[in-house]
Amino acid sequence: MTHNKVSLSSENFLKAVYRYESRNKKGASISDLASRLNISKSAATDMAKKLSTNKLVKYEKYSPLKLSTQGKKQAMQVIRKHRLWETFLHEVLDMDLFEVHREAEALEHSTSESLADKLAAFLNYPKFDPHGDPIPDKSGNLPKHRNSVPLSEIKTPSILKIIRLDSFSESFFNFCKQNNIRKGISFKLEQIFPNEDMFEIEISDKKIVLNKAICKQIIVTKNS
Amino acid sequence: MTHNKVSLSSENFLKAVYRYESRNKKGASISDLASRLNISKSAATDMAKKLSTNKLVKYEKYSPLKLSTQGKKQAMQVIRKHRLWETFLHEVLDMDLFEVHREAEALEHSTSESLADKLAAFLNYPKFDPHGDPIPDKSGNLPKHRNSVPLSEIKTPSILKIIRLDSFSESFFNFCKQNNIRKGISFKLEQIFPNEDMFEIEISDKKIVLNKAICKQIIVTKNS
DNA sequence: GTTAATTGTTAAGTTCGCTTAACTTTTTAT
DNA sequence: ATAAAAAGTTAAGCGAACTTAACAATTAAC
Repeated sequence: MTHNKVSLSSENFLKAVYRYESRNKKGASISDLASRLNISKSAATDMAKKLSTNKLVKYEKYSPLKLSTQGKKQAMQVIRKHRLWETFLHEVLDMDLFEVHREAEALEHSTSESLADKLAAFLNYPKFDPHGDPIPDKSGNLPKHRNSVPLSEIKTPSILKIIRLDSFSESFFNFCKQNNIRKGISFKLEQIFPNEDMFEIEISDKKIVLNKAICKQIIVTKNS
Repeated sequence: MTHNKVSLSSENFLKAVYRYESRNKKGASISDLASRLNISKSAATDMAKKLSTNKLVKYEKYSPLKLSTQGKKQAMQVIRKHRLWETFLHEVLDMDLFEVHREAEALEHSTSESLADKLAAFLNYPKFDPHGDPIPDKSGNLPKHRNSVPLSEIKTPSILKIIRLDSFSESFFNFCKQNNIRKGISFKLEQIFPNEDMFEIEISDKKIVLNKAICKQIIVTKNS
């Protein structure tokens, strides 16, 4: 069992590499990582070298980083802990959506595998966190992906269901709360104004015209 | 609001100072702190100086350390988080008593005040953790102390109630589990063998003879 | 009340995770 | 194709939290 204990900085680095690698199969660039983690590019290079000697990432000078098998395992475990905590904080402690991310960001690094398992059991093995992101299981596998897209991508009026609110902005969540825009609820997309980049919806018997910035953060699915 | 964020090492140091100071009004010696925290005496001296310039402890060369008002406040908050997590882990996640300490030791440093408050509310504002230790409230005040002593201190046969199991030994907790020795249960102290330092009890209709080492770890109260 | 043991301090050095500055390689724009 | 911009690397250095080693102050033992 090669479970070398990995530091907080390393865990965050691995998570970030995972994030970029899963969006861009080439891998994660040093600049992306540095700006995401709020560290200098040289610090990112150093960390890449260090994790490379620990066999957690594959690093070659001047080319994008990728996770090794071990590195991916570690990243998935941290993501699992993060999303389990978010679920707990929101569903059990009733914490606001915009707060749970920050809290989970801290807790994820102080959570043993055994605690994560017990938490998962208590929450009844949730498959998605309150933002709608998939929660890896004990062995790091993600649940089947839901067919979800940002509202901004929808081209024709239809009935849609909110899968997830993808934002870290407190004011966005406040706006959603006030208008009953929340995970799980269904609504009708009435009209699209392609030139103005606006979307008219009817939700809880209220019509709202949303701008595109807002719509990008509302992730929906078509089949009720 | 002087809530300067304090590092993990500093938090643990403050907790340790509190521990010694509350047992020994003189304060905490450098050696005690060093051995409790598993660091060298020089590291303890350095930390004492650092926290002294931060006004969290009162430090003078060659004399025992004491907490400042601010330092005590900080220590109580960490202890509060620790004991809330222990309560949660044991009562909600059903984690074994010998495990909860280690897990709480990590979580306590990754817990905001706001999360601690929500956790306390969810647990219905518990006054004592699963070991029986008092949980400070939001403002750092401890609940009224129960009139509890180690079983080893009892001098005459009587009916006693277990308040707390004070140990970090897994085998001790296993022994207790096997014999139904647990927090909240009442039992009869049948006989004391002062020369042999042994105590005979009847618990759940079974007679058990305990040695002093075990009895020191079983904290009881006289009034039912 | 010496002296030996314990306790505490200081100094010098290490590792980790960063920084800034100077430089090199790669990419992009024209 | 080349020059400018962007991205990446290297080197030197810093603060936090440690270490070991040498030494000084306090306490305890006889």
